[in-house]
Amino acid sequence: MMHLDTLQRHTIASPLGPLLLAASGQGLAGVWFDDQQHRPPDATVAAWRESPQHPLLQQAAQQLGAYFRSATETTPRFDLPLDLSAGTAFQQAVWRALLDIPAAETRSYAQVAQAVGRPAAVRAVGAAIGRNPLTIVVPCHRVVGSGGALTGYAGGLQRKTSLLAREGAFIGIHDRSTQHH
Amino acid sequence: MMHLDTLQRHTIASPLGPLLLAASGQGLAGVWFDDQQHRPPDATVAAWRESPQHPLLQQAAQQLGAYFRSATETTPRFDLPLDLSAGTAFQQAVWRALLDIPAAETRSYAQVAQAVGRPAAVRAVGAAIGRNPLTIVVPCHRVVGSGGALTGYAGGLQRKTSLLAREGAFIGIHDRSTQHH
DNA sequence: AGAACCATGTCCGGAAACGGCGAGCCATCG
DNA sequence: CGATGGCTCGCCGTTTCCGGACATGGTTCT
Repeated sequence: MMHLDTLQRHTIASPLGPLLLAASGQGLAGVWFDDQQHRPPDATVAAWRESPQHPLLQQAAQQLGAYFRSATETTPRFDLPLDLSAGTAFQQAVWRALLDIPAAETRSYAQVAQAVGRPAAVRAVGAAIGRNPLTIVVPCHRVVGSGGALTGYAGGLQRKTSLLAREGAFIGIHDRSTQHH
Repeated sequence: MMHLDTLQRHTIASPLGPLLLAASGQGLAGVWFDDQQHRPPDATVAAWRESPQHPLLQQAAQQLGAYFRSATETTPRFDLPLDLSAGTAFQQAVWRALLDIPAAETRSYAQVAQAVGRPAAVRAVGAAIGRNPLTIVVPCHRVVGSGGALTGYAGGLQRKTSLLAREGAFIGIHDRSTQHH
């Protein structure tokens, strides 16, 4: 399934806590909070090489910095090669779909399911999103329940709220009649 | 294969039931529960000489007593001349390997197989261990399945559990996730 | 000699459980 | 009535669990 071996890593600070970055030869392969769910096992991480100078990692760090520094309404887009090969075909499709959600907007799990052509695989989409290896960069925080509820986030709902607020997204009242298009 | 004739015998009591001891001129040759599997046929035993005074048998009785009286974490080691000549070369190699397993620890059948230099003869090791003529003294109860399951014991699994518990060994959960590829 | 026995361990496929959901069905409450 | 909140149930990819099927090698039985 994956070749998460021989990665380069580097940890940076962020307003929401330390972020562990990882890069492969193909692109950025990971961005994790150190206390989030579905993190690679410590043993695995230990085997990677700490490379603060790695160009891709520096670039990522730089863009993440810009993201957090940016004002609402001007959230920058990430521009980096990504390596999503750690996921299954389905997961990769889902993750890629997330990249199309603009800042300050949200989609429901059902909408994402629709976007990947599996309208009924709603829960599966939820599961896949939960495994997103690229926090923030792949904006899984922009997916909420169809009623508007935040429902879940690997890094904790607190962080999800914070990210959405920072982007200026409308965090609706938990009203399920709000938008059935 | 053997000259289990002309042995001296004596039966003693133990917390796990009566134990039949047998000694040859070379050393202690047998320790069996009276209801265990692979016991010497009654006809054979009847031919031996009951010798409560035999020094080696007394010594063995004494050390077994100490074993059962000892507290967890201080299980004493047996110090006696042993006569393993009843077994084949392979069996003797296996039995001798068991003597190297410290109290309160366990090994898998595969590990024992490795120890005797026949990594693939795993089941054969199981068979050999099953024929161990020196219950308790040769600690065959310290060998468990690689998954942690107890799998078997000539004297009954109940006794195996009891012995391991007494020694303070960790009786693991049957968890085979130890090594995922 | 040859076949059958095992106090094993590994691999593999099918079955069941598990979620970052969502729609439908009441029961309750103004 | 209309609106809300709580519950149940179907959805589906993934993961975990479990049982069966081998290969294996020394000993034993025919």
